[in-house]
Amino acid sequence: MIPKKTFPAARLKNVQHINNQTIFDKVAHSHSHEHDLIDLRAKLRGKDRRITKPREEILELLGKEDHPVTAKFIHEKLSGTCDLVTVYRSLKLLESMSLVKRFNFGDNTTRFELISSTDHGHHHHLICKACRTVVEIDECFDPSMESKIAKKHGFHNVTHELEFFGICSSCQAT
Amino acid sequence: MIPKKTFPAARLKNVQHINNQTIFDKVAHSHSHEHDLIDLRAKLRGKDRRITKPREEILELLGKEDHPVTAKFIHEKLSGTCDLVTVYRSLKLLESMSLVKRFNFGDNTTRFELISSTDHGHHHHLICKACRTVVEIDECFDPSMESKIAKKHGFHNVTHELEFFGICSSCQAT
DNA sequence: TACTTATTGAAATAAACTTGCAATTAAGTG
DNA sequence: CACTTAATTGCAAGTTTATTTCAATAAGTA
Repeated sequence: MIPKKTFPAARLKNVQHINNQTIFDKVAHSHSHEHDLIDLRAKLRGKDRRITKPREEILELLGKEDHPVTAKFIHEKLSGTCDLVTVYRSLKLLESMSLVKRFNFGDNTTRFELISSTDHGHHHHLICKACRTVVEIDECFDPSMESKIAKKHGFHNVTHELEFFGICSSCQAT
Repeated sequence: MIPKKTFPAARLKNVQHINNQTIFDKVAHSHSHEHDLIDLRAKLRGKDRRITKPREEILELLGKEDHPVTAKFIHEKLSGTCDLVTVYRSLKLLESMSLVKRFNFGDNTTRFELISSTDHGHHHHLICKACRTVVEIDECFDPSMESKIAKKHGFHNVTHELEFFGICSSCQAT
């Protein structure tokens, strides 16, 4: 597999004496599609919003995917069912309803993933810089770090985006 | 200030019992521009590459900036000195030489920052989701987490990208 | 069923970034 | 310094990703 993009050779220094970070229990990626649709219906109800075929189909498709996918990918998978514009619009809506989460893996395209009920959408990814293979990561760091940072700089509702990049085993050979 | 983008309401749950992460010493952002230029010359030497005005100017400009900036921003600041295309090309080169690092704050535009000699380019950002103000963050988590993840999934050269998002104090009022 | 209005599709637009190629210019050599 | 060579730039055109406009369609409701 051939690299599409050149990435910065990031280095990790000046990082010292940190201990005991937690490792999550591995969370299986088994989504209840029906549950997501019920969720969709519930969230749309009474908001002057409608349950449409594209929205249901996109949600269903996302439920079957293991990793974040692009709008283009969704459109192709749905082949002809609806327009790409509708995919973009639907994803934006689903995101605003906290049913879908947006990711950026540094290749100038946004990827979307279903927010699973098990981890509430909070997990990270390990991406191969060469072949773009994605692995789900369930480890995270101390959440108190977030609140410390929030407090220190006077920010509210602080969240974080964390992604890991590297070279996967099969790409190491080449 | 008015929000440009809607962000997902990320939530943090299932994150438990993690202790003692380190907080770095605050690193001052004082860049030695001359040092960067020397670095540029050294890295270009004997590589069939040339030291040009645009490359020097971009590097100098980045040395004066406190936060990652877009190619467009650089082009405007350099007003007429060189073409926007050259800015893109130069940034790509500087990135490949590990003089500049690429960031993505979730608004579909790439930002570039000088890799300072003090922290080797490794630090993170806290971005206001409303006004896009950026604060440099010197905290990081246990680097052993990275090696654990690498080992676990058979990846090499694992690095990470970590950014924090929230609402800054002035935007909380609105 | 008919009505109201959210939603969709299609085309146009916008923004970020890349590519091709001729003109320019940095850097080595005589 | 002048000459030569090839890296680099500028400009125009082309891609890709995402958004906007507006008429046509269809979801939810009376």
